[in-house]
Amino acid sequence: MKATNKRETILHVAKELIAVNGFHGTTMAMIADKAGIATGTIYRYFTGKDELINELHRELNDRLLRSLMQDYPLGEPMHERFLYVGRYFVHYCLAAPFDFSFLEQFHNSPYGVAYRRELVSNEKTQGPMDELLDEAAREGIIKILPRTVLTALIFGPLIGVIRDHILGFNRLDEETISRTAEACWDAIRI
Amino acid sequence: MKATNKRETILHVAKELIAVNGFHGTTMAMIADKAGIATGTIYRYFTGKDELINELHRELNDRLLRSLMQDYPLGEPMHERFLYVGRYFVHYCLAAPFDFSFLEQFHNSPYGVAYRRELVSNEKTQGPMDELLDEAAREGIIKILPRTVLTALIFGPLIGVIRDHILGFNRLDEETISRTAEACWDAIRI
Amino acid sequence: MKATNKRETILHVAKELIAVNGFHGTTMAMIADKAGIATGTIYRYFTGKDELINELHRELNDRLLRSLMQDYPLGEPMHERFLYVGRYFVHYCLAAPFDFSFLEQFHNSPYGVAYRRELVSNEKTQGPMDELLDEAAREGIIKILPRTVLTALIFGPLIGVIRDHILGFNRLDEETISRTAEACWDAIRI
Amino acid sequence: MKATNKRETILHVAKELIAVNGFHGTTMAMIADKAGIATGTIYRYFTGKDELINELHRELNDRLLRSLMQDYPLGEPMHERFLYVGRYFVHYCLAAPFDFSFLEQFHNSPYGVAYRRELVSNEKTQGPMDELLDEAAREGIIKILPRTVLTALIFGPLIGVIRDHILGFNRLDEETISRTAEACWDAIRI
DNA sequence: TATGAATGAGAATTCATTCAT
DNA sequence: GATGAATGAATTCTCATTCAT
Repeated sequence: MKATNKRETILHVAKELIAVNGFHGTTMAMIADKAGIATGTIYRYFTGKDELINELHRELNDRLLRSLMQDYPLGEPMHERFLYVGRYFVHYCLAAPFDFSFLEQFHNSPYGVAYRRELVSNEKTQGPMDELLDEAAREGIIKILPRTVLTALIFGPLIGVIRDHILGFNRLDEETISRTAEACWDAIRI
Repeated sequence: MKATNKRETILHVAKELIAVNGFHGTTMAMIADKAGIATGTIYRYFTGKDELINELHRELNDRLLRSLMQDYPLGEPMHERFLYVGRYFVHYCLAAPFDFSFLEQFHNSPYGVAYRRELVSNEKTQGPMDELLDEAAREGIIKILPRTVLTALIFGPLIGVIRDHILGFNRLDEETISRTAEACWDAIRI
Repeated sequence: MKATNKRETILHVAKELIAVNGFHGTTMAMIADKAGIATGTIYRYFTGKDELINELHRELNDRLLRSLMQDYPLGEPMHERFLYVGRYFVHYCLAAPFDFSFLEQFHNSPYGVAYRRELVSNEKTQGPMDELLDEAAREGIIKILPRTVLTALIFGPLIGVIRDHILGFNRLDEETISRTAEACWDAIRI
Repeated sequence: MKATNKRETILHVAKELIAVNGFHGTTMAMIADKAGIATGTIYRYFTGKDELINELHRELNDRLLRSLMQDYPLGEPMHERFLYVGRYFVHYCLAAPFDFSFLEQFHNSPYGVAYRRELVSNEKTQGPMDELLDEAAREGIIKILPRTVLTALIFGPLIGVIRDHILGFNRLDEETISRTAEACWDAIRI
């Protein structure tokens, strides 16, 4: 790998190691080893393990959101767009299981809590699904529930089935993915 | 606390400490300290940290399931029973936030994955909701989806809103809890 | 060495190592090694290297001051008492060269500066010489100079000759010690 | 600063950094940074950190001694010349506190000990004060004491009051400086 | 000459576990 | 049974020095 990619290499191997071994099960030495560099080199790119993890989260999160926006079917009816986002989210995660596992661990950790607190205090929106829910709420076609509840009704199940698939507890085929997304819609629609 | 309760005391303080500080943030010394015993004593009741954690999970899980069964309204219509279980689960977790936080961490960790693998290979049922879903499936009043998906559609959202409540991202009142449980039913019913 | 002496042993070997190799040249591993214990054991007695060093200073400083007071000739004329303190200080340091080297390094380091700042803000007195100077100043038999200057006129030379002796740059015999102490008196007396 | 001065720049910033942060608190990276060059460049001018420090000492020491000689009042009576050197030394250090702090640290370190050993084995003289003491000793107007003791009686106090001034423990005005130098004379004169 | 990315040995500190009392 | 001092492997991070460009 080229010298300019060293930062990318570090992030890449860190993601895979953390996805498999967790934050605490992944040492800086393991990352350096797998990246084929010296431990000290990591510290030229990141001030420490925490920054490396936060940076990795930022990049993976951005990539996921950007990818969701990519072919978002703007003109379509809302129901279609909802299903698109739901299905796309699942497909993306299945195609990038390390990304998913890292992101899930991040959110279920003090890092993720801190991140969410920051998001809330900055009133940041969280990608296309948030805007879609705004629109649906205005149109009165979904239940009147707190935003956090609506989000839980959608992503709770999606994340659950993805994790189960990655861990081998189920097998997600196209049909099942579609019907799961549809079920999430049923949960929130009036 | 009586000497015979030493084991209970250890489990109790371990739960609270882990709920707050996580597995890695909780040392055996912290547990011993808070339990008012010596570190070595813990090893008379558990072979090590791992067993302590697994044992704690088993107890909290059992207690939760037993509690769910306690006043389960056997004679009621299925829809009623579903709402009962959903709401009861939320109430239980809100009343025992340490139990919830511990259990959530457990499930989002290698411990939890190993536990689920064991469950699957033993074809164990998972409490009243599982039986309820069996029945509903037989009656054909819920969607035809893999059991893992159905479970995700129910507990994914419930766990999500409980966590958000405990972290202070929302405020669950009676009304919101009921409507969330209802929405989960909408997700799975035909 | 007995178990109860472990703390003393650590302080003892730390003193000798630091006297010879300096603060930075002395690692926790070296201390543990020489003390015949594991590195982790040091942390049962001190929270870290800093506390170990500060504690060591406190003990050596106290011991020196207590020793100076021990046979302090209270009834004698001031000139006699001055000479006694000066000579005793030199003898003590020559007999305990590790103590001296440690204390000197401590005072010539950020630790020592912090310590002196604290002393100043607490208006603490620094042993018998300080009280002797108070008395001499009241009686008007020494020069009117700031206390820090008077102290420098006495201990500057004494510390200098002790260091030179320990490093082998001179040989302090009884005669020379007496005459040096006398010279310090000449420096401050009217 | 001109390219040819790169060596001077390195020495200059190293002095300031070491004066403030100490030898161990000053990294090669800090020096390079403040000098506006790359770390590797330092090694084109010095073989390593040790040589840089020794070289810096040599230059600062020479500069101080040369400065002391500059306006040395050759024709004046010895007492006048003594006071001149004492006061000039203090003034110089107060005007160049970074130089003083560096030199003091150097002397209180293994570097300084090695340097002094070399001086002794080469029987080098140490500037105008040494020659003045030679002369005074020949004339029999100062006490008969080893040269190291005489030096300690003079520079011990002077260095002490300068350090205290720089650290903020006292305030040296013209009057106090003169009286301190005079007191040093009282210490050594017959 | 100059650069600065890369190195890797080495430092302080932590903590699950053991075992003599 | 209970204690808690002792262990030492493991971890994160630092920094003087090197060397390809």
